[in-house]
Amino acid sequence: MERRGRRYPTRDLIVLVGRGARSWTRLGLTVSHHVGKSHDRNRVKRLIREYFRTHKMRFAEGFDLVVIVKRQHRLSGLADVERNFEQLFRQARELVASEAAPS
RNA sequence: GGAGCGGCCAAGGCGAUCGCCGGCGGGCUGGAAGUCCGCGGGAGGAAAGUCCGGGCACCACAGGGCAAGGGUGCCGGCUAACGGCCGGCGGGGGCGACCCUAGGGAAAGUGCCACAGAAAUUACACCGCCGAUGGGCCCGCGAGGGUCACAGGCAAGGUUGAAAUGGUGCGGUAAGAGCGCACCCGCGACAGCCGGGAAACCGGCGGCGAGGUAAACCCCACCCGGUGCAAGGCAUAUGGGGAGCAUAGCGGGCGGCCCGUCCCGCUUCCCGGUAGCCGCUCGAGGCCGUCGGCAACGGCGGCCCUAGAAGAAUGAUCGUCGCGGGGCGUGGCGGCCGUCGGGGUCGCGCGAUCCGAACAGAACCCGGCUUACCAGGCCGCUCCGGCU
RNA sequence: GGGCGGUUAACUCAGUUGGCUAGAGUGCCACCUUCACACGGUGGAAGUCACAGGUUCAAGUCCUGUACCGCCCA
Repeated sequence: MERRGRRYPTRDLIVLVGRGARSWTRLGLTVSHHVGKSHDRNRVKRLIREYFRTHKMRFAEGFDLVVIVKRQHRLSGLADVERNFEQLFRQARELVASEAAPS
């Protein structure tokens, strides 16, 4: 993914997007120790997973994602994660599921 | 009422919806995997740092001793053990409650003590004091006197420094000195003794006057084999190449044993591969009661089972109740000021509203230490002020 | 999860039995040199010795704790 994926930077994240071999969407997370102590890293990963879980239908099928959290991030709640993904969807139009596609 | 000291507790509760990770039971399936349904469980006091001590595992040695290296260091106790804890002693701080304390040995030896200073340790004499004794010179008939400061004596006073053979007074002397005496200070080697205590140690008598540094080397006493769950075991693949040693022994299977027979070479390098299962959670385990002990802790009895992941599970949203704080409203209650009365102000209560709620996430498991930590609650105690 | 190192000037590093005002090179500033620049020469500034305690008369150095950076192990 790091070699072949397309990079989309947002306010707090860097998202690598690539065509996956599966028919469903897969999520990978990279949260380095620069983000914070393990308590804070777990918190950030949970928030991103929670957003992914509740908004699966928005992603077009068959993509793999790797989400990298930047060193200086300001993610304190779900709303912050959502703002970053909105930014991602504006940049990566192919990733957005069409309105008619079944979720 | 204010300021402060010590100890303990707790780490928001309940509900709904959508999700996550194990366990048990059942359905689908020939079975397994998978999936679905039901039941029940799911982070901390520090889970952290990895600073100590153990359990456990493998390797080495198989009884112990010695050496090297490392650690600990007042005394007694607790403990599986400890560098931890409890009680006591000495020293330091605080008016006090109380707190801090690596606190053995410096006359066993070695090293070091910069600068300054005369001198930094079985030290020393720069300025200084004396010159009794010996010497030179002068006076005197002589006894003797004066003078010089050469030999020599002294360490009181001055100067330096973090530190200079203790301080004050009197005696003493040529000048002086614990040289002698009195009082004070200090010490525990020479020299001990008496009383108290289990001991560290404390008190007294006698004696003595030795600088500091051992978180410098060291001495003494005691302790320590190494590596760590990425330990280690099982399974899966008879991968390939080269070199050395060697055809013996060892190991494993069959066999009661000898004999016999079958299987496996060992070490090193390279390539490929990147992890399935066990270890993995019942343990020096928690909670309650009781007894022993000042306490740490221990004995006995009863009850309970309480996370086991592997890119790594506890989250999100909403409702409601509760906690703390700010200003606001409201005599509902109380105190104070003031009045004919209205009132003002402080505290408590009530109401709505706003803000806040920390440090932080198990990774084989325990016992400690250290570090991080918002706002709280409870108990005991000290000092100061006021009232009775 | 476990083991082991490091932190000194803006940068790279010295700093040994603890001792006087902590040094070197590069860089920086000023002056000289040149018509001017570079090179060269002379002079200068620059440091909470990562932080906090302790031992000592005295700590960059010894001891303890904390923070940060890095290396190794299947």
